[in-house]
Amino acid sequence: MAKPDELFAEDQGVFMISVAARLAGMHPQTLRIYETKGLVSPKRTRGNTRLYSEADLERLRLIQRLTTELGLNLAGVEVVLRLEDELRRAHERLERLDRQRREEIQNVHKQYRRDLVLYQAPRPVPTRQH
Amino acid sequence: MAKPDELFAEDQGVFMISVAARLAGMHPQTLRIYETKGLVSPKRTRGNTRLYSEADLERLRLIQRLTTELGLNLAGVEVVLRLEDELRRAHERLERLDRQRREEIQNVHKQYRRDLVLYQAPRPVPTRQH
DNA sequence: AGCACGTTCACGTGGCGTGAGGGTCC
DNA sequence: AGGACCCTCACGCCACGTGAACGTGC
Repeated sequence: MAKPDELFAEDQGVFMISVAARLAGMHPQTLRIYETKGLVSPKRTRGNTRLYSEADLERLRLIQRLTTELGLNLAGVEVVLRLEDELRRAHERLERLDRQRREEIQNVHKQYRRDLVLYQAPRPVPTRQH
Repeated sequence: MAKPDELFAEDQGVFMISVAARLAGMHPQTLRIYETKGLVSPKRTRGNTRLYSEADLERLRLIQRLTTELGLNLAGVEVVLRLEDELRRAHERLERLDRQRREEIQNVHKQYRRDLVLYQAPRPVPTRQH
């Protein structure tokens, strides 16, 4: 079966280069090249062995799609990764701004409703318990 | 100086391939390749001569930057152009949403102020001039 | 008639993946 | 002691830019 250290590594959700390469469908040497170009940055053990996390693997699979399916070179991959990150953050900002918009409108409504009650019903205002 | 048809073309803001190539710092043949790959789509004269608009030139200069400065291949250029377009539209949506947000809050304020005036001052409401 | 246009083909270079060789760590 | 890791070097392939050849339109 699999070797003890491989099993151990996979149990941790962390993979050494041979396993990561197999899971990403790549040559181990290719992964080393990607690291020198700054496309992935796996951790290292004390013995200097690369350890690929799940996030690293996800990134590898994305790169795999860009290079083999779409035919990008590494320079293109770098730019695309950056742009996709920007785009993701832009969408997050959209989400946040929309939520903020709704909340602010609600708050304005609440504020005025409180004021309206004061004018409409000039009886003793219920003070909050002290 | 320049040949009559070149001058004519430039006056129109439209350039034949040799002029466009010079302005973009590229080989004319390169521009033809880009067209077959769908990266630029210049108009044609009845005689089938390519005519590059200012927008085409701007696009060419962007491609020039991506390929020579950043080292992308054409597949990468295609993806990057698409992503930059998406990003631009996302920013436009952000602008629009933010403006809408301010407007809506203003409208709520206006609405309540009108109501408050009715409660506060039960004299004839000053109607706006008709 | 000539010049710049059109298309197609061929060559050269460079990027990238793959493998081999040799050293090191469990 | 063996196996997988580390790194560096070398080969091969393919994409792309550039030029040449040849035909066509103004």
